[in-house]
Amino acid sequence: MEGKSQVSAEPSQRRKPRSAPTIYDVARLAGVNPSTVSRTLNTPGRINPKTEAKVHAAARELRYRTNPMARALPTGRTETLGLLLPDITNPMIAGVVRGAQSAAFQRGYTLVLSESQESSEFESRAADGILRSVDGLVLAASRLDDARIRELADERPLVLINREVDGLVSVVGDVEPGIAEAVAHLQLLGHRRIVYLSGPDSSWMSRHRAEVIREVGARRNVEISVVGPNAPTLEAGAAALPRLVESGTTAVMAYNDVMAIGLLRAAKPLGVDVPHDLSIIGFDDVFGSDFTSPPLTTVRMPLLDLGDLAVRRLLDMIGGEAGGEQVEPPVSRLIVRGSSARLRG
Amino acid sequence: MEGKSQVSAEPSQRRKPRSAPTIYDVARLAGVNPSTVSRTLNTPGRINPKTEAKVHAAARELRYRTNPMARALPTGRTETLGLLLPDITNPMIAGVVRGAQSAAFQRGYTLVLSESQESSEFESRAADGILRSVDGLVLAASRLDDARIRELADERPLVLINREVDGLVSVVGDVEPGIAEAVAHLQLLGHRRIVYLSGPDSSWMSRHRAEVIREVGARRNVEISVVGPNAPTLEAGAAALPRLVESGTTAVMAYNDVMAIGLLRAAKPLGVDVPHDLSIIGFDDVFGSDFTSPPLTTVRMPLLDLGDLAVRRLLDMIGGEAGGEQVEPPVSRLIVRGSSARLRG
DNA sequence: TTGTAAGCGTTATCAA
DNA sequence: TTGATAACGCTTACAA
Repeated sequence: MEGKSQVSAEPSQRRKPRSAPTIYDVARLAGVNPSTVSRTLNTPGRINPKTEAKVHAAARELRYRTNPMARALPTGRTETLGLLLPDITNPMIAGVVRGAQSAAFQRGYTLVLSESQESSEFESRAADGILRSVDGLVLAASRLDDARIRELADERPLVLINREVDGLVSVVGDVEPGIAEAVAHLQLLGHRRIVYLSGPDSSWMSRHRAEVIREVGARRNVEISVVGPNAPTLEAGAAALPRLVESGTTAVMAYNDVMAIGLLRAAKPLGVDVPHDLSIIGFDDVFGSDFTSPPLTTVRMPLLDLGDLAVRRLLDMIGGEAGGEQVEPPVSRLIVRGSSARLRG
Repeated sequence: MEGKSQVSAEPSQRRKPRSAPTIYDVARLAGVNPSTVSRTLNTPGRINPKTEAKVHAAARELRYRTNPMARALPTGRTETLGLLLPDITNPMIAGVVRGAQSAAFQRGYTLVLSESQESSEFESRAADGILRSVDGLVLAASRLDDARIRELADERPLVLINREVDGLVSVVGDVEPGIAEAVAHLQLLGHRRIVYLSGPDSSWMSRHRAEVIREVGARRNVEISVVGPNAPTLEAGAAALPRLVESGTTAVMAYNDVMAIGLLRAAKPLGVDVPHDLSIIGFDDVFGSDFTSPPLTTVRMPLLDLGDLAVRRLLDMIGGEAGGEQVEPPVSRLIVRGSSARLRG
C-alpha cells in the first residue's frame, strides 16, 4: 500500500469453472423435487414447514441464488426497471435518480441506469441494450425524437420525465409557479424586458420553458425575447453575454443553472456588474449554484419527487402493485439569491 | 401544452397483449428452420446469401429483436457490464461513468449503473440485484467491506476503482504526485503544519489519502495531523472549521472538494480569511469548485481514464477481447487556484 | 448449407 | 402438499 498506486492484479484471479448451483442441486441435497424448491422459494406458507426448512437449509448451504434470466424466461418479468439519463454530469439529474431508486427498491425492483452523454444516438443504443431486460422504462429529459420514443413505448411500459409525447404517460414538474414568481420578481425590480436564453432545440424542456415564460410575460405585460438555441454549457452561457449586453438586456432567464453560471462568470471580466447591470436567473438549483458570487437566483424543481412519481406510475402500468394513489405533481418555486436586483441608478 | 403541467396519461395505454416475435415467427415467415435464423443472426457469412436475405427480410418485417434473457440461458453471457456507484451526486463520478460507458460501448457491451446513496446496505442489495444479470462488475469507491466484495468477486469477474482488496483487481489513480505537489506548494508558502480533514472511515480512498499525505509529510519534514472521520458533505466541512481555528491550523487538505467548499464557505461568517488566515486544498476538482470565492485549489485525478481502464481490465478478465495492452494508470496533479496562499503578516 | 433435437434454469399446469 | 412434465426463446452439437 504505497503512495505509488497502479493497476494491480493477482494473476491468480480467474473465473471459477464450477457454475452456480441450480434448483436441481438444491433439490438433490434436500431430497425433494426441483419444483418443490421453486415453490418453497416463491410461495412461502403453502408448503409443509418441514420440507420448507430442509429446502432453505440446502439452499443456504449451496449458497443458491436464483438465476434471473432463467426466471424471466417463463414469467416474462425481470423485476428490473430501466432509467435513461441524457447527461450524468447535469447535477439536476441526481435528485431524479435518488427518487426513482428508492421508489423502485421499496417495491422490490432493481433500478438500472444508463447515461448517454447528451447524444440521442447513444441514448437509442442504450435503450436497445436494456429494453428487453427490463419490465419498464423511464426516460428522463429524453433527447430521442417522438417516433423513436413511441417505438420503445410499443415494446415496454414507459414513462417520460420532463418531456411530453402525445399519447404517452409523462411526469412533468409544473414550471409555471416558479416562472410566474421569477417574472413578477424581475418586474418588481423594474425590468421591462426579459430575455430567455434558450437551451438546445432538442430539449423539450427548453422549448416548454420558453413557452411558459412567453405566456406569463404576455399576462403580466412584460416583453419577452428569446436568444438561442444554445448548448446547455458554461461556455455557451459565457459566449452569449456580449450579444445580450449589446442589445441592452437588463434581465436574463437562462435555460438552466449551468448556462446561467457561465453567463454570470463571464460578466466581471467584461465589466458587467451582476446584478446591478444585469439580473440573471437560472433553472434547477444545481449543486454549486450558490457558490458563485453573487449566488445565483434560480427556479427550483423538487426533483426527488419527479423520479419517485415516474417509477410509481410505471409500476402502476406494469400492473404489479395496487398503485393509483393520485399524487400532486411537483411544483417549482423561485429561490431568490444575489444575482437579481434593481437596476443601478 | 399549457404552462400548467402535470402527470398526464392517455388511459388507453396498456401493455399490448401480443408478445414479442421469436425466431420461430421469423423462421416461419422466412420458410426456414429456427436454428437457421439463429445462425444467420449470429454467424453472418457462413450462410447461403439467399436464405440470409430472406431471414433478414422476415426479421425486419416482424421487427424481431433477440431476447437477451433467452440468449443468456444457453450461453451464460449477457453482453452487459454493471457499474456500482456509491453516490451519483458526487460530481467526480461523472467522469468515471463516461469513461466506462464508452469503453463498454466500443466493445459491444451495454453498461448498466446502479447508485447506492452512500449506503453500504443499498450497495449490497444493488449488487445482488444485478450480479447474475451481468458478465462482470465494476465497483467504484465501494463502501462494502472486504469480505462482501470477495463474495461478489467469487461469483463474477470484478474490478475495483479507487479501492484495494487483497487478491482482487483494482484500478487506482496515483494520488502521490498531486499530493506531493500540494504539500510542497503549502510548504513553499510557509506552512509548517498541515491538517488532513478526513472523510468517512468506510472510505478506503480517504484512508489512502491520509497515508500518502503522512508519507509525503515525513519525507519533506512537514508536520501532518488528521482530523476526523467526517461525513463527506458541505455541512461536515463547515462544522470542522471551529476546531481547526482553535488549534491554530493554517493549512488544510480536505478529503474531497465538497468538504473543502463547506469549510471555505463557513470561513467568512466566522471572520476567517481564506487564504490569508487559512489555506484550503480539496480533492477531485468537482463541478463548482472554481465558482467559490476564492476558487478552490484542488488535486485533480483524470477520472475518465479510471472508468475506461477498469472496463478494459474487466473485459480482459471475462476473456472476450485480446486486451492486455498495459496502460499507464491515471496520475493526479495539483490545480492551484485562490484558496491557498502565504500567511498574512 | 440447413434441419433436428437437446439443453440452459426457471415457472406453471396437471396429476397424484 | 408434492412430483412429473411441458413450456419459455435461444444456441449448438450432430446429422443430413
